[in-house]
Amino acid sequence: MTDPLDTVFAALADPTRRAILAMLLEDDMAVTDVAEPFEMSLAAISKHLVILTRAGLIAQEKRGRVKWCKLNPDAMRAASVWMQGFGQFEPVNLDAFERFLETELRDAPE
Amino acid sequence: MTDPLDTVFAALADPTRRAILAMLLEDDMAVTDVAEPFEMSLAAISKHLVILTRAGLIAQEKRGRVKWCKLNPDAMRAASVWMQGFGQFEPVNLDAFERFLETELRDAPE
DNA sequence: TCGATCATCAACCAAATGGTTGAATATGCA
DNA sequence: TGCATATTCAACCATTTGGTTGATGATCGA
Repeated sequence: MTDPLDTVFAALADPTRRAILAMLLEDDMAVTDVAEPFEMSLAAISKHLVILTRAGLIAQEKRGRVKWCKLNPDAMRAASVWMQGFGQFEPVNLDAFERFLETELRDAPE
Repeated sequence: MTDPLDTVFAALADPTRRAILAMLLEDDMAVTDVAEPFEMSLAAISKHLVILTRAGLIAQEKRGRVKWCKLNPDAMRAASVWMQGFGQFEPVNLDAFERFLETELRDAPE
């Protein structure tokens, strides 16, 4: 019922959550390790991870005691495309353009 | 002190505000006209416009009684660039994409 | 089996958000 | 001048958000 863009943009609106995403860009991480650099409780980080998961921006997989967090940048695509409607922000990157076409044609073949 | 990305993403997280931006893509509009299609008070829309203004996504200019709202898509640039760090789906040109598809479909119709 | 570790849950709190209504402020027009 | 229109302001309200703490449930390792 609520637009997925709502949850994605809302998830991205918090600096802690954006920092978490940036960390996960480097590598998959356990919840405790995600929390380590922040000056807030583990429970607070756990909540942030729930929000990121619901937005589809990360995936969490439990292996043993440890829950691993993995980035899922594809969830940004819809938001990114929506923004594209308002203008072209970057100099056209032909490599990226070709990758765009590849994924576009793969994901939504008619 | 607070990251501009916070305010931009937060502004974009609300469907009413995204709809307003989409409307302004067509043309500049007066506040009353912006409010017209929505089922909420003018005051509520006025607040949304303040939020969009503070985020830098629109500019408002008063001429006589009427305050005109004008899209400022450049404010999306930072957010757009931030997202680009997570994948190459960003720096593409949708117009170019459409032209590409056009010629592609014209030259090789299946 | 026991203690330590990983992570979430539950209850709570302050502040922010998104809406309302009614009054106030400017401006345009007859 | 006086009324109508355009917009905001002010006060209020319910809900959401982002944080806390303490308890709880799994799971690992000795």
